[in-house]
Amino acid sequence: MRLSGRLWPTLRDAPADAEAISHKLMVRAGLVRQLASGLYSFLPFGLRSLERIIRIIREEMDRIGAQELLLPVMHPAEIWEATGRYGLDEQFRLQDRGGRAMVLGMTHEEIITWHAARELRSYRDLPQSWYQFQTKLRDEPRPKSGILRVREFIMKDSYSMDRDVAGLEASYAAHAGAYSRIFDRAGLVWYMVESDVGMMGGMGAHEYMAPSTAGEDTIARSPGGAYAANVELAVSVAGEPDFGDAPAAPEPFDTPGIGTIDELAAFTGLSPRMLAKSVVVVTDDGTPVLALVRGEHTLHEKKLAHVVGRHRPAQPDEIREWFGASPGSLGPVGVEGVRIVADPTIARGHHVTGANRDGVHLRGVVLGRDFQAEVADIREVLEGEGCPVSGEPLILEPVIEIGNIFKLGTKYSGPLGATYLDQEGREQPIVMGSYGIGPARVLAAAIEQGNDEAGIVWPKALAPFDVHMVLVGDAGSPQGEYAERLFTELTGLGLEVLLDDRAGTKPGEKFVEAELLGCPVRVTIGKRTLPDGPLEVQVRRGRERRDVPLDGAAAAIRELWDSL
RNA sequence: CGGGACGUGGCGCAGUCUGGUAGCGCACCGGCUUUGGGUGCCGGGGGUCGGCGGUUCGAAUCCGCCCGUCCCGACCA
Repeated sequence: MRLSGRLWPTLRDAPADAEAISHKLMVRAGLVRQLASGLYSFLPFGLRSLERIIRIIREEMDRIGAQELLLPVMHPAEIWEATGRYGLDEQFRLQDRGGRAMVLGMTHEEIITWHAARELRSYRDLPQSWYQFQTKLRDEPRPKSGILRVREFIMKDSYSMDRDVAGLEASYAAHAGAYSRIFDRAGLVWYMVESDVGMMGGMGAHEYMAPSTAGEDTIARSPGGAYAANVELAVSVAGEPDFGDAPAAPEPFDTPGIGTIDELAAFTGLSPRMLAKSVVVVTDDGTPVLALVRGEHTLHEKKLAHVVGRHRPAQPDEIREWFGASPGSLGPVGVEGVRIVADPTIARGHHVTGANRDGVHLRGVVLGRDFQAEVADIREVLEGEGCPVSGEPLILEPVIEIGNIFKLGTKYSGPLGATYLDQEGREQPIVMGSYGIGPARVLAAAIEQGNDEAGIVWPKALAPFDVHMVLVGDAGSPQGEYAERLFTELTGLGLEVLLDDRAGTKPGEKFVEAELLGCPVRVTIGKRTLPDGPLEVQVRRGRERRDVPLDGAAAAIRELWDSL
């Protein structure tokens, strides 16, 4: 492509409200523009990169035998009512002129299953995998970080339909293989981690995560790769303090004015590991719950929700009514009418807890002897705690979720009546899986992972162009004519080339903008180039010069590009 | 939804406290200059100061309401 006359608006300064590096660079490099909160337009060069990742995804989906189709963005509400997902907070809802309730699709499990229910009848029709690239709309409570969390975005979503769980496992594994090839080809650093099934429901799930400080999720992983999981469900081996012998019964002692774990640790001279933290919440049905974790730990709301369901923090007056004391002096001993959930770390040894009398704590409290509790993992993993598989110290790392895979089972096929007849003529529900990738998030993650002070450093596979030619000189000059020839030759060798042939743009500006855009290879043609060469070539990563002789220049550039 | 901040030409900002009719850099247009790292000089065009209402002789500036955008938290298929 010749640049003159094309839309490529670059910015010297990033918009003031851009925070994430990828956000700043995507706007500055003329890839995207914001229309409104969480709504971004892709400009031509941004679209080129988006199409490149989409192409990679499509190739790998086709390779595992998935079939591409395209489903509507707007759906009748009844289908969502059938699965109980109508009315979710993030769902855009509207009415057509006849007053019929419609929704804008947040995802397409319902619609795929609706079609599967009509088209798939026999075990001979299974398995199947269908996928699409389609816009999703979600009324996010808080769009952020440029393109990373938006209200409208394209997703590659695919769905597998199998006869049974064994078939689902095979489809799931096929997708996992495709995803690993996709993210490798995209040039990302990425992890596959165990993830929460969330509201998708089902039998198991993994997420694909690209490490980045701009990420909204955190994973725990062991350095050797033995284990990796979203902290929402990550487990760890917590260190054990030297408890010493527990007293025969809990011993009360005065702790005037002590309200926090830190204060209690300082006051008693004990490690926070010897202390139990009491957190009170109320479930949606009004049941008070006392959650116990060790002093150094933080309660993980999502993990607790798996045990007690949806809940909210208790109010101070509620706490006083149930415990007879204020936060800071609460504990599990002698409490009635309160559901008690303790982290496994509390089940070992003995701990200091509140005595449910202001200003008094108990030492030597033993679970099972002094109080009863449900034991469940409800704490956040701490960096450095032991990997549950290898025992190595766990690493906590912020990540961008770039894809996910879910074993849905019959969660959708059941309510929507997607069944088939097996070999014995019995009706069976189709066993499904669903698999997503956010192409734009892949781009943002690539930029988060590949940038320097000059701008974007694209992975080869995702750059808008393979080669960025900077012409210093007029179109009709010898340099201009040579640039045209080289452009044609490089294109003929299968490279996608941008020729900056703009008149009236200063060389310095062209160089700066080329580095901002970040294509893997830059070639400069100017007075120094002709007639003897060499041809100045810069590799964007590291901004390293790799000049090549004029003779055979195109082939040499192609070779250089291949070697990157 | 809770907390915080911001809104002045395309982008980045000053001016607001202390009211007097809008300014700077970049970008854009014209001329000259320059021609390998956002060139230099000269001359231009472009802004109902987010909106509505109020106070005032007079409002970007003070007051009220609303809208928008971002950040932290909550939430997040």
